[in-house]
Amino acid sequence: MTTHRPPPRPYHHGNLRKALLDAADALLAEHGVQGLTLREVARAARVSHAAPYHHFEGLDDLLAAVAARSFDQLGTAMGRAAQNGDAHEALLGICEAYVAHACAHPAQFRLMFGPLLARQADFPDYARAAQAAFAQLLTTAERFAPGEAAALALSGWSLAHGFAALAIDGAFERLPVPVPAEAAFARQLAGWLLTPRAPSR
Amino acid sequence: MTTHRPPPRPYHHGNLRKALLDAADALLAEHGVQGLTLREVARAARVSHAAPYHHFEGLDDLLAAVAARSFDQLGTAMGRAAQNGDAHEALLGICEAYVAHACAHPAQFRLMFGPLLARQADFPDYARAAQAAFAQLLTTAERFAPGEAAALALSGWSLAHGFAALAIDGAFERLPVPVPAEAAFARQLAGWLLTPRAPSR
DNA sequence: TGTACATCAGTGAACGCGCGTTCACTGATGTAC
DNA sequence: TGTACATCAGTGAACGCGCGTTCACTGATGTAC
Repeated sequence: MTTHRPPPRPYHHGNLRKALLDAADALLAEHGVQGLTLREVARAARVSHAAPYHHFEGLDDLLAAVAARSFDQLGTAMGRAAQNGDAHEALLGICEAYVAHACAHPAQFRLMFGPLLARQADFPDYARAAQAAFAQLLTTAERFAPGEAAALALSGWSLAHGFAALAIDGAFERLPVPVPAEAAFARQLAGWLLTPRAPSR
Repeated sequence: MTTHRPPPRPYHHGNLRKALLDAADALLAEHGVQGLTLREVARAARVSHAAPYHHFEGLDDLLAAVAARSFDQLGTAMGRAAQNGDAHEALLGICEAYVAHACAHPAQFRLMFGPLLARQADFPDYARAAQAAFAQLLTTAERFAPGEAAALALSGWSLAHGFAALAIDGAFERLPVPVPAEAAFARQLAGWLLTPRAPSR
């Protein structure tokens, strides 16, 4: 008798919080950061637009939670890369993973590095996840060049970040020079940073 | 008698197009990209919100015009830097100018490298200005390392762009390592790219 | 030099839209006795 | 095992808002004669 409930109206959904985050991720991939509104997310999760307020304080809180999850994923990918080979190889791998992640999830990348960055104090989980990702890079840089790890980590981060941002935003599309496939090229650039050619002056 | 017109209602404003662009620039600096709406711009130019339609096709057209002007300014600054010293010094100067410009005009920078980049075909002036800026870098890279100018230009651009983007978005604010002043550090990073230390492995 | 008239560049009212958020509500669930 | 009741997690109507865009209009300007 209790079988065959026709449309299971999702009263007490089970885990609406996670469902909302998943829906937001999907929307992000499909419509970009601009298309990510609270009402759209609720709609995608097949729930009334007021329901998310039982799980998030508001739109910003939800966005921060999505971004935190994305940072966790990025940190995980970087951590995986950090364990391959020696410190040199690990650094190359981290840069490659960074760029690969950005290219695979461009909208998430834009959200992670959007206006939320300046409001880390308001969103502790997000701030923690962001810092954990950078820590992967810093730790590996310390293995490679203990004395100047900070500068190395910053330059590697800048290089990977800049390349990723330019690539996903389309800056390379009308260039008079060819730009190779993203991740492989990022590895080449990073290698350049670590074991460079002699200056030709 | 014709002196002392009390409030000069700006019928036939003179150069409303430029006034609108200037107003948009000011708004951008004050309220960021998000705050840049057609109505706000018209308001800041003390003109009805429908007036801009006599000078721009719509919001996107105005935004593209603002971004084009910003790219012109960036290109000019890069061009100035390209003329100082030999090719090595010129490259350092370009990177420094790039980062300095971004830090001085963060909102403009975000607009220039925002969603418009993917729509260059729709906004020829904007596309032209963007490509001219990159050309400064490419030309100078050719002076420095004729055989690999493209790769050098791309890596320098990535480095400067990534550093600038991370800096203005606040990514460095809660870092466990100190980050030096922007432009000087950008120069240091770029120098690293050109005449690097020996690998420590 | 005056005058009729076309054109230009403004105005302001109105349109529909989707948004974030609030609110009183209600159905489902879990717990105390 | 049943029942009363508190709590939780949904609903849907409503709020005000500012937006981009369109429209008929009108005041100012320039030009032909």
